[in-house]
Amino acid sequence: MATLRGGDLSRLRQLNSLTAIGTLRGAGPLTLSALAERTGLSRPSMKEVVEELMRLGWVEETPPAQGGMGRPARRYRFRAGSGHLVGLDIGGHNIRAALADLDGVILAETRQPVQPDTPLPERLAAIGRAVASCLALGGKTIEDVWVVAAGTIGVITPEGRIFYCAAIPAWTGFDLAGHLREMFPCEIVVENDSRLAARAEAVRGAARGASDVVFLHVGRRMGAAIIIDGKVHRGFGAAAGEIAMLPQAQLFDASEHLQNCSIIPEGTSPADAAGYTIAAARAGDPVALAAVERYADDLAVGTSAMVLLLDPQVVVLGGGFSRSADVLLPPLRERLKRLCIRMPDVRASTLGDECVVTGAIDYAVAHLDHRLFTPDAPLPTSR
Amino acid sequence: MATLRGGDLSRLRQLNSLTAIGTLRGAGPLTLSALAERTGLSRPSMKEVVEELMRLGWVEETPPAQGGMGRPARRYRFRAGSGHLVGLDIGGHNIRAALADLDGVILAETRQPVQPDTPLPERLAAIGRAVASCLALGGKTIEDVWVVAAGTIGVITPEGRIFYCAAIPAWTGFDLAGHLREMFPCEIVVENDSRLAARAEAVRGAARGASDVVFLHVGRRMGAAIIIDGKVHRGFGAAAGEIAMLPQAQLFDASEHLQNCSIIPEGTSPADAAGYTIAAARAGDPVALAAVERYADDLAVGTSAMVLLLDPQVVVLGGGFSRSADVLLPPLRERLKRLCIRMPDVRASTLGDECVVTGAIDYAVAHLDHRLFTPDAPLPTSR
DNA sequence: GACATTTACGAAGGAGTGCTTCATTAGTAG
DNA sequence: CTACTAATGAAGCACTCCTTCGTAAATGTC
Repeated sequence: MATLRGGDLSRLRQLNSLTAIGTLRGAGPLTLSALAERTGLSRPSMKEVVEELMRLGWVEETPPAQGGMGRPARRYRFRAGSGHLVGLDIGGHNIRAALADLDGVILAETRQPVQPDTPLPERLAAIGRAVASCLALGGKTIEDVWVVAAGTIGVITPEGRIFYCAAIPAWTGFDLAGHLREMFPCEIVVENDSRLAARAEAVRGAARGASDVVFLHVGRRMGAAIIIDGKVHRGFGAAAGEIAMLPQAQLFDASEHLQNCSIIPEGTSPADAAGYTIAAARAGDPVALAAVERYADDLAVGTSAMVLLLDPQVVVLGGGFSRSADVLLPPLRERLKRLCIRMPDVRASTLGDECVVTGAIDYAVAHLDHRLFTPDAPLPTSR
Repeated sequence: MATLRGGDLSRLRQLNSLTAIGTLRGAGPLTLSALAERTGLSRPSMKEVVEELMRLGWVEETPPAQGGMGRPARRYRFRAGSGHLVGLDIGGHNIRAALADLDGVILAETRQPVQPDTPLPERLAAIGRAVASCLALGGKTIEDVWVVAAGTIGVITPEGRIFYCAAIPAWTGFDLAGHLREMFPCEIVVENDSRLAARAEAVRGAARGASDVVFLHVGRRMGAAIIIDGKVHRGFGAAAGEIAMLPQAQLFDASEHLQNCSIIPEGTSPADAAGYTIAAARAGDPVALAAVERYADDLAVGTSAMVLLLDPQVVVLGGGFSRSADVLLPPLRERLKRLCIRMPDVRASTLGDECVVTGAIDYAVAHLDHRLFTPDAPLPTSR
């Protein structure tokens, strides 16, 4: 009831315009009649709405469908190409960039390797190179881009400053949004990477369609993100999801079981250690299997805390270790079944390494939608 | 975007009617001009809206305000008396009932003592007596009541069946909503008591105005409820808030520190034991103080798990022990400060024993609002 | 007590939006 | 070539909201 506002006639038209856009986005090219039927409006009204949207550049006509009875109907679709979005995943070891249209369809993707201790100026330069090469790959320029959405590790303030980051030393206190704004002449939004990954899973991954989701980032670094009522939860101070910081949740050090297993040969790089243990467990090695069991023990504590508190529909396991879901999921499920009142679906991520950058694109889409669907922001002219 | 729907002109009128109702409810009697200004509509339009609402019985006229300049303006207000709501708190030891008008203003309140092991038929009879006496006290009959909202202990399914309840033996598996429907000829809604208490705190208690709240029920029995984005979170299977079921959260047995303290005289009833320890701690007894410290240690673990995961604006301490907030809050705050990334406000409940029954009334109001503000349910004629 | 001032009320006219209806048009099927 | 089908385009109607202006009912001033 808080924000319920009265309205003008123009408000009604705006609502109907947005409904039309939303319907077209969701269902590809549609005829006027189909559009009218789906939105509940009459054909003549819908015609006027669509004409206005065409004038504004939000909708375009496509060739009519072949082979029906009667006069072929004109078809319209959302003009996804009227603007573009860039997603960024700024990680410790890689910077990924993706270019997408307004539908969130990814057109190009690039990667720039970096190191956690790469100095800040070099890191920013790498971000610039990643975006530039991505734009070149997609045949676009930065002027075509409406929103850049960046995801990175750490606690990020609502304004896009990095409040705290353990994984990238130079990152803590850095005004990422501010610097990105200087680099790119468009809207900038910044978000925690786990939350972006969760969003991607909810939009197009393992949790598609679920409205209450717990996303667990499992890897050398642990993280969590939650989706409540279809919305990614940020928290009052944008610090939600940091349950791994609590020792009793047994998440922070859980990966040690896999990374310091006694069967790992000396000289194995830390990045490969957990993979070695899991491969051995998959092959039936009893020591490795025991390590996996202990890992699952720890994981189940923090996870069931979240499940008991939130009662989500789905728990999605993402992050580096989710590639080993075949080994990790069964023992985790078994423990959760014991600990939880209502057992949620437990699924592995289906998006892999591009999870965060995909989520960044989805965040940019959502950001745009939010602006579109906010009463005060009328349809901006595009084209 | 999911439920955005196009609309008719009548939809616009409906929207404006609801806006008017909402504004009137929030702000007491208003003149037409004031109402028009607040809703953004023009005076003549608002006049027509108000006239329609008067015809339907949702709004009534009040005597004009005295002592202004110019012609005195008619004043209108929400007709809170056009219907009534009953709230129920069905606990182990007490059944409380409250009668309220549609604004949620409580008109009468009664209590019926029971025992946890009271047989089911007697318990239901006690519920009937509590409601009847409450209605009599308020001078109303059950025909005046639109909604009965009941809160009780346990995990409650969306349909109002009690899925599981440890505190009241006969309760598990009982179809509470179904039986209440047979008893009362009006709408019935059933909800978990902690969630109702949280709602009351958010609507009119310690967390008024906050949209992200963790409510911790502290007492001999522990419970939690969360409010996200202004809405009480139920969870996919209505089992949210049960974090106390996890041993590692250290909530389930935390009260033992207070109830089994060595200084408690033999023969003290279990209901008074914790109070004795706290009173001793308040007086400076070192053994009692140590018990309080250990209690705070345990409480802080589960609480910080919730705070780290959700990053709420406010944590409200409710339940029986919240009367002792002067002793409990300082050590709890101190520990949370160490454990949490962003320290939330930690406050004690301001509603006391009537917390749940008040929340039940607020739930009934919200239920009504929801139906009112749902496009498919047009304004029902009242009066 | 007459008058100005202030504020609210009520009616009239206009603009915008959506709906229904019907003749027209552009295809396919026989 | 004709019949049928489905979309199109234009006309007329209904509803909601807006602006404007004259009227009504109080208070304050001379």
